[in-house]
Amino acid sequence: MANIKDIARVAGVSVATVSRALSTPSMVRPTTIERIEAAIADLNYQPNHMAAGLRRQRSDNVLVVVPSIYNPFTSAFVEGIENVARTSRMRVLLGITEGDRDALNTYTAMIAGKQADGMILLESNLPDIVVNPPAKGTLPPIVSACEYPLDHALPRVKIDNHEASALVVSHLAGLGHRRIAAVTGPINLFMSQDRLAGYRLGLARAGIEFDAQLVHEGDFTLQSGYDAMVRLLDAGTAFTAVACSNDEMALGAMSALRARGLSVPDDVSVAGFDDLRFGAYASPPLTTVHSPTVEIGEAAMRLMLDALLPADRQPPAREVILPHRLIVRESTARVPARVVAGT
Amino acid sequence: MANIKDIARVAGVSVATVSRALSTPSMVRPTTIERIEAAIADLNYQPNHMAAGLRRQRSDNVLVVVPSIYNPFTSAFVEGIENVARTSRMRVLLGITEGDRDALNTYTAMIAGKQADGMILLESNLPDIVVNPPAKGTLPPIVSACEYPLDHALPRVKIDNHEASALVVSHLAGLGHRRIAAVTGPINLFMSQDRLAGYRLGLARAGIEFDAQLVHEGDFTLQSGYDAMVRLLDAGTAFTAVACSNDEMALGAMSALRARGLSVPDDVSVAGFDDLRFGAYASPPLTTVHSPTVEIGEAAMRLMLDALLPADRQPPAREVILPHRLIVRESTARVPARVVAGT
DNA sequence: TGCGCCAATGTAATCGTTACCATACGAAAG
DNA sequence: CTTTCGTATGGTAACGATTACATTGGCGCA
Repeated sequence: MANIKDIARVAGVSVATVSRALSTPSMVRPTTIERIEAAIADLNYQPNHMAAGLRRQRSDNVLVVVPSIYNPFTSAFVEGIENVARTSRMRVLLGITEGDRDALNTYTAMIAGKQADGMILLESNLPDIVVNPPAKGTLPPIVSACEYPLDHALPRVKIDNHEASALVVSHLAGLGHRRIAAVTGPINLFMSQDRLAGYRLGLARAGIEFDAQLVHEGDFTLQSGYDAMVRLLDAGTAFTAVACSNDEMALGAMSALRARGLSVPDDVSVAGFDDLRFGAYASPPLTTVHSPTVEIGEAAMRLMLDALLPADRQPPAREVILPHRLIVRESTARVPARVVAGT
Repeated sequence: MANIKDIARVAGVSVATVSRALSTPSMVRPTTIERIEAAIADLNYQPNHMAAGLRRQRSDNVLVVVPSIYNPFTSAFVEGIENVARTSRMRVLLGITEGDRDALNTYTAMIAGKQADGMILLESNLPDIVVNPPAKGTLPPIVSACEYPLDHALPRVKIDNHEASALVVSHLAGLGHRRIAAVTGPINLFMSQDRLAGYRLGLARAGIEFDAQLVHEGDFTLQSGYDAMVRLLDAGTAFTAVACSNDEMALGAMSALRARGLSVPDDVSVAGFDDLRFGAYASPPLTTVHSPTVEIGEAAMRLMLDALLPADRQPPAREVILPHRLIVRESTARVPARVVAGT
């Protein structure tokens, strides 16, 4: 493989000029650039990215850390990140933790090791270095795309989960429902807690008393939504609607209702959260809150680009909150005259 | 950030010994290793990956190129790749093409530029360098996880789309269906052609004549499945079953049938392909062919690791074919006594 | 003519490893 | 007692770019 020296020799200039022709062409005379470009084409030259990176102390990689990519929510998020990375000569390095804290810390170390310039987190945990920042030394560039109870100073992007959940409950209450169940995410996650709190807020606004018996925990998977609904039905407590903390669980819940011979929305109204494509084509199409997942990824990557700017013209760390909106489809309807479910 | 020289100084050894302690500890006396490790912990040392990479001419990155990650099939595939990459000190660099040929060639150039050691393709196109290999010079390590009509020599992994499609049709024919429609993927893709050929093979085996009017083209999205079904119904040709080339389109087709007031499977049987999680929780649960997507990714990454081995003990390029299996759920049933659809 | 300045280019240090080769030393073999 | 060998370690030249600093030549202006 040809290197910059070869190009310099063939073009009859110094390596410095070749480098400048490539990175700051305005400093090089046009005719010289032509000669250099001819040589590059001739020798099929491709700059060695690791050599450049070593010298510039930049890898141009951003590490994206997610629990798993195999799910529509995170993959939409990653797609958004890649969308803007691509237009900024940055590359996405994928890190999957499977929820493992150690893995997260290993990934964080990659920044110190110059494998990545920064890290975007879609994780429920924070790396140790953020939780217990070392006295001396500065934190690596990290953007958080999830919510944390901790009062950390990371730039972050999110939606207003609290209000969004309340909105769903208000919608159901507006349809006359009073017995509204909830299927939450893993309750150790702050995001789950936030959505649950939003559910309670929605109930309070509608003057409905909270009933802990109507709240069941899932883990954001289809199966867990199915299981939660089965538990809900078996518990025998009456309910006419259920607000699920994501679409996957809502789809799972609908599947369980169908298996029990109950109709959505005639017997039970079901609402989700996230607005996955699959929800729109479900039977019946799922009422949900649209979460701009791709845009969240895009915003996160933009925050990362900001954080990577030279310190002197770096904007202050920001929190970006993207708008959500309720999408009413056919899985929610007026409360049935006769309560069938869970009696 | 401390470097290897600092460690050497603090531990009272040479940089060479530090390097050896890290990469080939068997060559270093245990007591020396201890001193070095103490220094590493002391100074919070993290080897600079770009410097090492520059020297070793290895980035330890594998570039995974997909049209889009925002879909369950590719994200499962990528998850599989990451699974084995993680256990081999390799990292996944994500490349999204959005179907753009130029983008694909740009990604290929990253290998020459040492940003990645090799490339795994889940693409319908091949990069120019594979289609027209340069006379001199060797091809970069590329693994293909799709099928190409070209007789290229890339190591590849796939399933037997031909037989798998035939299997679906045989299943439908076994239920008494004779008027079996097909919704295909973009027909310019070889994989789509292969699945269509399998459909024809299945018909032939059942002694059913092929009817071009029953074949409609989609693009693997939910919406395209919906649209294809609408076209099928509007065309007025009678049919009692439809074999879709992937689950997304099958789910879209079911949605369209439902919108027209038709029942699955009472009026029309619907079968998919891929076995997405969502299919199992659809209403009704979708009959499909299980494609071991995560495993395809894992196998692809293993082939990549082989291809990255030093030339002397490198196994010959292989083709891996993973097993598929039919999963019968409730979206397919015996042919109805009276044909309702498309009349 | 002489001075200063700017544009274009060259020289060489530097980034942090790895790996080749050399060396030192003790043990085993002759 | 010398030679040979093996183990542990040290010295240092790459790897291939970027960039601070130096150099050159030409031009405008007093």
